[in-house]
Amino acid sequence: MEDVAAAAGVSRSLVSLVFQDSPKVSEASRSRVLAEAERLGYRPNVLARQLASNRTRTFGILLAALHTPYFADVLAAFEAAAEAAGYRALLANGRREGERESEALRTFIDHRVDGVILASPRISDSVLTSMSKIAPLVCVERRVDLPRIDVVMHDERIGAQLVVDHLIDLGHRDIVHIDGGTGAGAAARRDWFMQAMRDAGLAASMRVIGGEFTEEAGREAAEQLVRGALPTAIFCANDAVAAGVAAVLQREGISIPGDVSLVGYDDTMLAKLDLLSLTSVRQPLAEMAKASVELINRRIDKPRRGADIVDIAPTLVTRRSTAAPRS
Amino acid sequence: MEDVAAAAGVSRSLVSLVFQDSPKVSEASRSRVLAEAERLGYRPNVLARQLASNRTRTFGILLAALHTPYFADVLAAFEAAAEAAGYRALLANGRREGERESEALRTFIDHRVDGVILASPRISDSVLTSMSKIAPLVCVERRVDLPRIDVVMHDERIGAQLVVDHLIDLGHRDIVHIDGGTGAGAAARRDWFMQAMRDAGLAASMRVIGGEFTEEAGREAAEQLVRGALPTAIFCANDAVAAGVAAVLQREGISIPGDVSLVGYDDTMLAKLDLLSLTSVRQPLAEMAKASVELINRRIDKPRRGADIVDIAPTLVTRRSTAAPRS
DNA sequence: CGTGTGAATTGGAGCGCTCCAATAGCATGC
DNA sequence: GCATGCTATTGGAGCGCTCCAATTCACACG
Repeated sequence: MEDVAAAAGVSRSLVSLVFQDSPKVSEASRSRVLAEAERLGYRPNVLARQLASNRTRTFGILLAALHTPYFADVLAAFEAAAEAAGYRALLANGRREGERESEALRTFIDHRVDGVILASPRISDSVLTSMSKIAPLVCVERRVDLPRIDVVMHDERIGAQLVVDHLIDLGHRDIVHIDGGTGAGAAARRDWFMQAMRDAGLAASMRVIGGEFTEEAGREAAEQLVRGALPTAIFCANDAVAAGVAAVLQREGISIPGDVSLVGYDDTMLAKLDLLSLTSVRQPLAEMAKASVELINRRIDKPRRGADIVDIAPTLVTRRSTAAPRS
Repeated sequence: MEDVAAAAGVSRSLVSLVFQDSPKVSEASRSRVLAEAERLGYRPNVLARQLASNRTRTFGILLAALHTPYFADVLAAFEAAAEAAGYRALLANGRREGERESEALRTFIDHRVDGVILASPRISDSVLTSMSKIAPLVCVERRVDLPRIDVVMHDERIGAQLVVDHLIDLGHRDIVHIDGGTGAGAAARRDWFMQAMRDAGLAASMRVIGGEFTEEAGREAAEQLVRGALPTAIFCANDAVAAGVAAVLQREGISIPGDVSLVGYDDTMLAKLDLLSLTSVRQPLAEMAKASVELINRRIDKPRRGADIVDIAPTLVTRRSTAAPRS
């Protein structure tokens, strides 16, 4: 920086201003500095800049897991949104353990990130509260109710309603839900499913099977269904569960959607597979990511504002796995 | 830091040493400092530390894409290896464009990362060369031949050989390969397939169909095969291609593996799906990641050493998609 | 009791930038 | 001609640490 300043015949401060895109630099100085910097191969040291300015323009993105299609989509969406807003992403993988997540959160804060995005975190409220005093935190897909922590959710009620409406429109009455057990959002998904069924006057024929957010769980539930009374439609807690169900049905010679309609959730890569072509509820991840970044920006400006909670409406993507019930 | 030093009755330097885990701090001072730090809630500022020490303990991980199952696995493996070696991961998504990748590489260097891991990069050799003078670079799954750039590959020859041997053992002779077109590693995969077939005396019956690393390409190739002479086994450039093939075969009522055996590549989540249960070549990503980190560490110690190229042997994971040919 | 030794500790310069208050330069208006 | 109000520039302190050389300390030795 010193060298560039000398070469351009200006002060170090001016060079700094040029690289900050400051409007109060004259056109002449700007181009001269830029030219010399280019010539000397100078690039500002981001670290020094961050230290001096106390701003890193970096987000921490904490994922509950990394290896599932859903979180891959989440990561892609949030990384893109951060970048669009001029931020870098520091990544951490919680590996489904609250303990690891807390540690990752600490590390983010040690790195002085400007904000942290927590995707379906399991961290305890007390850790969240104490961290929220240090850096803006946004929880995605977990409805925490804490003073200064903003929340971005997709609307589970709408999701369940879309599924039930779609299936009823097709003529289904006998619908089973395989739930996500203790997974994030599973309870709400199940409850809203039941509510929607009741509202449709189908309380009698609705069934729920306990599961988990895994293919394995889908297989187990399907085996149970195959041995008992097969419904005409199955609404799965997520796409992985649906994939498990599909595998068992295929093995049993039960056609989708000929014999049973199948619905997933999250609209991941799995649902898009031609092999499955799964009707699925799509979380608007891009919008959720954008909203999260905005919330962080807002909280950087005004750290003491009340917690916001943003609900974004999902949509239903219909594919070949749903059709009219067997006669 | 000042405060901790004062509270513990020592100098700032000593506090620094304690937080560097220096062995030359007496047990007494260490515990006193640690206790005071804890009490005051002090944690070292990573940024300042990085600036002063000129070491960030951070890797940049540049992925050619983010949304495919393969790269999700790659990311998970490399992030884990970096962490195991005490590094943080800075992530960038190349989105399949060389231009974006160069930019991301620049950004990594601006952040003074200790090394960069490039997964299947498309960056030009000239950019690679100039960057390699600034930070250690490791190319994964791209065989560059440049002075100071280490390379980690899985051995394509072994991969193709495993597949061909497996299929021949099962009794197949009429084997088609759907290739990955211009994708990373596609040419080698195809060539070694042809070589293995020739070595097995099957030069006459071997066929190759041009494709791409996508489900779509798999579908197109399968449609072509279905309309013409169906082989007894299909070796796909990767799992996504195999998924496309499987979809078409299923639609046509062609059984896997009853009528046609199917083999994928990369052993991604897709291959593990019960619905597909795809025999697939597994790249030993964990080992590749470990090797990459070691190479970077070695190059940090000795920047001017010659380029290493590490080949790691893949394995074949057999699942239900392969069996003896139809009679 | 002075001295040598190794371990523990310290002071201070420096990492490469930002940011503030101060200054310079220059047209404007009366 | 001089105060006024700009905009464009500058010097220097400071961000929170590390690292080196220098110093202190404790203890054993002849």
